[in-house]
This record gives sequence, structure tokens and C-alpha cells, in this order.
Amino acid sequence: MIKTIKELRDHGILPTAQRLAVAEYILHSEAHPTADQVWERVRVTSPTLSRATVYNTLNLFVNKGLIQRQVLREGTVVFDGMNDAHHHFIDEETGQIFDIPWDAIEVKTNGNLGEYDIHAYQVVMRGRRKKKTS
Amino acid sequence: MIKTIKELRDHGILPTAQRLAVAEYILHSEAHPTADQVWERVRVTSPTLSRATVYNTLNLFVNKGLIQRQVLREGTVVFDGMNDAHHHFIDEETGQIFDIPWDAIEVKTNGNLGEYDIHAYQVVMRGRRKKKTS
DNA sequence: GTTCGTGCAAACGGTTTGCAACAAT
DNA sequence: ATTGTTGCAAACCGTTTGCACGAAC
Repeated sequence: MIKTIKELRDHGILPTAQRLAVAEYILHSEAHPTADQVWERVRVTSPTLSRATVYNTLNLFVNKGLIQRQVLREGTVVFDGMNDAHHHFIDEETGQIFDIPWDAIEVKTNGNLGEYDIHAYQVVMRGRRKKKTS
Repeated sequence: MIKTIKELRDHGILPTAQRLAVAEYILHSEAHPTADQVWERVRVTSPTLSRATVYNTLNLFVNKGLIQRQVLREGTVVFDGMNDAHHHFIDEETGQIFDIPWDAIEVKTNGNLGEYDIHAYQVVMRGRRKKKTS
């Protein structure tokens, strides 16, 4: 909580009650919620929070580099509290999105891509997540 | 043209005038157009073509495995006439999307992904495309 | 008292859908 | 006659925006 306040300040974000509520959720969430899902969730504890504020707040967080916006789903954008480079796995049946650590995958280009100045990349995998082996 | 008719039939798609017009464009397009862009374009030669038919037709093509639907852009889906597995590069300034041949990139997982049953994957790269050399 | 954030409702843009007219077989 | 396709308009859903109110410095 006090840690979250500091994190907002460190990113040049004035910490308000609403922003704190959103940050507390998104920064500690394993899920990759849509803006509306964030609203649903945070509204439980902050019932006065408006949908517009959630959208504005999440966009602010993205612009300030606190979280990432990911285009992984049709029709909507999801937000990712994991802020370092990483890959993604999407369960084709449940639609769930999982973060894959950067060093779990090695990507090598074979020199034919001279035309392109690559600033960033990620691997997007699709399939089925097996039953948790505890 | 006659070749396109065959291609539609081979995918179990009844070739109508509208479907042919859409197919002729999307199958030979280097661009990665949105449904609306397909409409704009195909409407030039087929002015009676409705927006709904374009959406329906593109979805039909995807379901029949003739083209791919790609989630690479915020707010909209793009269609890709290249039907084999390949990667993508997105120019961050122009928004243009380029197909990257499958064998131009090598992806190796280092064995930590046992939880995941991977059916498909692609690398999504972002950056700037350099001026064409030649 | 000026600046910034919030909430509401309306607007917006991409997409889907219900339905009536219309082939095609 | 039945089945499938098209076109139109309305509906839908995620998101943004205009504006008035309110809080903070």
C-alpha cells in the first residue's frame, strides 16, 4: 500500500484513491484483465469508481510505463502488471493468458532481416495448458 | 480468377460474385487489411457489395482455413492472405505489418515449459523498417 | 482560485445480427 | 420448395470524450 504509493510517485503519477485501488489490483494480478474486468473487480471495494476513470487510469499507467498494454485478444486490449519483457501463452480453450519468462525462450534471427530495425519482440504461443502437476 | 474459383471450392466455399471479389483481393494482397479496408477496396470494382457481406465473407474464409485472422492491432482485427505459418513485423511509426518467413527466425524453448502444450506460436516484432535498399 | 481528477452520459468505431428480398438448385 | 446468400439497418460492445462538479495545493 505505502509501497504502491511510492511506485506511483516514482512513475510521476499523482496517487489518488482511485489510482491506488486500480494499481493495487493490476500490479499484483496474475491475470491479464481487460479494462472492464479491472472495473468489475476494483468496484467491489471502491463502489463509486466509474468506468471512465478506470480506462483513464489504466491508460495513464501505460503511458507512464507502470504497466503494459497487450494486444492478445480479439476485440479488446488486456493489461499486464508484469513490466519487464516477457512472452505469452494463450490457452485456446479458456482464453487465459500466461506470462512466460523471457529466458524460457531463445529467439534467433538468421540474418535475413536486415531491412528491419527491431526494437522489441515477443513470442506468442497458443495451445492448452496441462493440468497443474501441483 | 478461374484459379480463385477452384481455391474457394477446394475449401468448401460456394463461389459467389461477392466472395470471388473479396478473395481476389485478400489472397493477393501484401497488406494486412482490416475488414473495412477490404470493403473500401473491393467496393471500387463491386459497388453493390455491402459491409456486412465483407465481414461475413472474411469470417467464412477464416473458418474454412483459406486465410488467417491476426490480432496485431488495437481495436481491430486484420486479415492475412498468407496461409502458412509465419511471423510478423510491425512498423511502429506507420503501423504497417510485414510477413516474416517462418525460417527467418529460430525459436527454442529451454525445457521449462512442460506445463504447456503448444499448438502454434509466432514471433511478433516491432520497430522501424529501414529504407528499401534497392 | 487555478489546476487536476472524477463521474456521468453521450458519442464513437469496429463488428455482429435480425430480417426481408433474392438467387440457385 | 428448400437452402443458402446478400443488403440494409439496427443493435452491440469496448472505448473515448465533453462537460460539470469537486478536491487539492
